[in-house]
Amino acid sequence: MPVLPGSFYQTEDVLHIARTLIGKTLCTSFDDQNTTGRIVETEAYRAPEDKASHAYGNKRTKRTETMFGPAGHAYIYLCYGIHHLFNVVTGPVNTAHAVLIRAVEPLTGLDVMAERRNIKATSIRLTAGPGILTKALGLTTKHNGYDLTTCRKVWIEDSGFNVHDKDIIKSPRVGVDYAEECAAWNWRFRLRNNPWTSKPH
DNA sequence: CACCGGATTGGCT
DNA sequence: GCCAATCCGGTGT
Repeated sequence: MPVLPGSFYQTEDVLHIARTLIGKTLCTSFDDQNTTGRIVETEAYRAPEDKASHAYGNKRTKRTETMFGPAGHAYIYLCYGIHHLFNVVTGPVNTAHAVLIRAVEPLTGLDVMAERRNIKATSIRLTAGPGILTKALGLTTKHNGYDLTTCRKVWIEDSGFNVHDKDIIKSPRVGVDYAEECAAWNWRFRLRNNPWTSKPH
């Protein structure tokens, strides 16, 4: 299955990219342990005008610098001191757009995921949330900045899984109440009737 | 250098 | 439904 190329991530329209990533396959390969999952939930973050973005107002800090870099690289940060959250950088260099991957449907390597999560491989909670999918796939902040278009450890594939527009649910993003008027924007995308999307449903 | 709080999760009431 | 966990980035002294 073809790896998504840089051109996929380079457009200015981060909302379209977040929508189009639904149905693609997120893959990791660490120490010969391979895991893949179908992306079923995303959120778009679009600096400078988006108050929910870490880069709101084009604020450049050590943490946000990755988002100002090339499209197709991973932006991974630690949330609540516990959870590693995985994003894909999009748009031109110096444009801090990103898509947060909020949930995947596990496809292969479920035994590896279960071991990393310390739960049963049959659990519906294996990868249904932004903090737990990274744990299942072995992603941490040490992979921040990885180039998803060339590196052999983390990448996204087009598996040919087609998603019709009527099967995309748009809603406000989760956990961004602090973002004032931006909190109401329908920048969360979910695959309808898929049990692996995160709460709240 | 001290303080504040978060793009979450899971356990307990 | 409520809340602790846990740490570091960001901010201001």
